[in-house]
Amino acid sequence: MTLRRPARHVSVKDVAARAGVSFQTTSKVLNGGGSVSEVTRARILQVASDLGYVPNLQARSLVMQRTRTVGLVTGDLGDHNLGRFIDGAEQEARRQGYGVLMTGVEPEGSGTEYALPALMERRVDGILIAAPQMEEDRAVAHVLDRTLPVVSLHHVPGAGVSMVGSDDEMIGHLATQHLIGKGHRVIATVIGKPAREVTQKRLRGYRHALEDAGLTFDEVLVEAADGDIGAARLATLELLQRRPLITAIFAQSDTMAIGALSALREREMGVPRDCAVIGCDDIDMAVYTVPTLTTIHVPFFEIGAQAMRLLIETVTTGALTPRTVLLPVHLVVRESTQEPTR
Amino acid sequence: MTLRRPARHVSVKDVAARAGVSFQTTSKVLNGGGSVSEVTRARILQVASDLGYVPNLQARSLVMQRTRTVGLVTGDLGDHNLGRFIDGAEQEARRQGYGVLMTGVEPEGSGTEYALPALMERRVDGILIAAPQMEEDRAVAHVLDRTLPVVSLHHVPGAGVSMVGSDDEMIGHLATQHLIGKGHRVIATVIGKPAREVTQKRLRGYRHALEDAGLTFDEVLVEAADGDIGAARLATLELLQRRPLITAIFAQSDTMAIGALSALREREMGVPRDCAVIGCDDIDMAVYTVPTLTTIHVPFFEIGAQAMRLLIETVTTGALTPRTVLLPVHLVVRESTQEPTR
DNA sequence: CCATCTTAGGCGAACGTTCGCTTACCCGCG
DNA sequence: CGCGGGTAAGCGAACGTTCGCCTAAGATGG
Repeated sequence: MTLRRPARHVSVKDVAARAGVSFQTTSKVLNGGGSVSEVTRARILQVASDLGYVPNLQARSLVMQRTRTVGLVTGDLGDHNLGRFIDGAEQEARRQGYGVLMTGVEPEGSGTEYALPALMERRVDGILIAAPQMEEDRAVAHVLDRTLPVVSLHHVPGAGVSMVGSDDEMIGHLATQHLIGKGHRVIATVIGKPAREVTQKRLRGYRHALEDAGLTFDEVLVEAADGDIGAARLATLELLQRRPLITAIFAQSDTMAIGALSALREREMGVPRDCAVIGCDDIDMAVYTVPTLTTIHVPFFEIGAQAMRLLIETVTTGALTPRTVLLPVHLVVRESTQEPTR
Repeated sequence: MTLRRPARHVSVKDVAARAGVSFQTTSKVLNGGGSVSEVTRARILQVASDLGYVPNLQARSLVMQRTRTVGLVTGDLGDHNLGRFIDGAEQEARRQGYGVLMTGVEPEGSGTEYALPALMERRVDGILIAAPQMEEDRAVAHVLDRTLPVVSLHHVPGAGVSMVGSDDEMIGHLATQHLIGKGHRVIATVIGKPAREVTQKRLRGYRHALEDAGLTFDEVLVEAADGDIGAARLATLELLQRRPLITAIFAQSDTMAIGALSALREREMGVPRDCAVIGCDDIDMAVYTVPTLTTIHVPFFEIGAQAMRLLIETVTTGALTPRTVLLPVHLVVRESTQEPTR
């Protein structure tokens, strides 16, 4: 097996030499500027392709002061919603010819100190944040403020950061309203990390829906679960023990809803017969749980695309005041809140 | 709200001017080379931090001919396994001070023509591939061959690409062997896309395990399902109809196993009482299915980290012949192949 | 007291681009 | 025949680094 040679990349100078012109002329041809005769243009293009010329975007960025690359700060990719968001964002970036430089931050929030500098050293034009844990990090806002366009999927403390997401209060409201509409009166809710904005907003939606229907909000019916299946299972068991007469549960994510289903099964309670369950986010799996899961659909893919669109727009227009964009959500009714259909 | 100014980045020259030295001296201080007196070194560092100097890695890369950035070609992030792989890879890259430039390719394989050039233009030092669909793309191998170090999670046609993964034949073997050990004799299998290496290897493992136990391989017991839950459900229904006396199913992924569970439930067959099910990959969800899912654990996170380690090593040593690294897998027994424990 | 060595720091070039100007040429017109 | 105008192409600088080499000193030694 032959040893791999470093094989320097062919540059515009190499092409120029071969074509018998100055490298500046080559540059002109390769990116459309200036006036070049048809014949030399053709020759240069021919040589470029023969030699397999690939422009060096780094050098270009150096002079242009724009990298056409955005940074992406991401949390755990195991999170299905983040995955969809990122897919949408990356696809949109690609469509617009932007590169995406990703850097993760650990669930515990470590890596944050590293993430931003790493991106800034590489001179990204803007930053997209898809990491819930950054919400707690006040330093972030400080580093970012007024220095680079930033768009986030989550609320970020301190101003200057645009946000693209969904109307979380509406989500809580829709879900709860649906349960109320089905005749439920004792509706518990399994929430995520209490410190997070999403959690509080979805909870507020829940509360308002109850109050709108003349029901009273009861703290005892609220239990936190850190977002994962296992914790949600425990939270549900706890709720069931505290208030055996619960007839419906609103879980603040489908993942947690699955945990709730798991707990109910353990208690040998039928869903939806003994207790209805509604989640939100609408993950793929929701169609395959037993029973299938009623949920609020959140368009994460579109949110990602939209966020990237906003970020790039901000970058190119050199824009101004941060914006908040909320995409619409809707209820998807499946078995977990319906009487069995057989 | 104030308008954001372009606010040029501070360069080593700015720092130098402020500190009253030449920019080259500043450069020396900032990255350890040469000899500089303690006092000026301190002064320069002070000024650099005052001014908020952030080195420009692009410029550095230009002269060093290395970007310390690797490209990551990824398929759908909805795939939980890919997510874990990428997490592992990114984390390792970060640990070694490498940036990760990601670009997706669509499930149908479009985007492939774009992905590689986009990475090459940005002069990545190497490429990590985590996109099963690239397997079918012969062009890839051609573009990549001998031009850049490449490591892939999947088999890539044409030589020159290292691979880090797991022993798929072993996976099929372990799974099937486990079912045989439980006394099953009519074992069906739901496989993924037949064209893929993984599929064929896992299938081979299944076949050999049967033959080792003196059972005959029967094509009628094999059904393909494109990898998603819905397709796996249909495939399972088809199998059950063809051979009602099936007592166990080996699904080539946990996702497909969930589809199989769904189908069995429809047919009102108890798992594992009427039919056992085993999957592979060991996704998080496997602990929360009904019943919980026996599976073969595949360490995707470690595979990702290992792949990145190999890639970076290849980059730095300017290395040679492609390698294949397989990480060990193991059986995780849960309810879906055990008699109920109550 | 001069030759040599060491140390601190500067200089110039290079990396691969883009961009604004200048130059050389050809053409037609008065 | 000379001049203006257009077109084709080249030139020089700049972007922010690193790196090898050079030059002043001051210190050391014989």
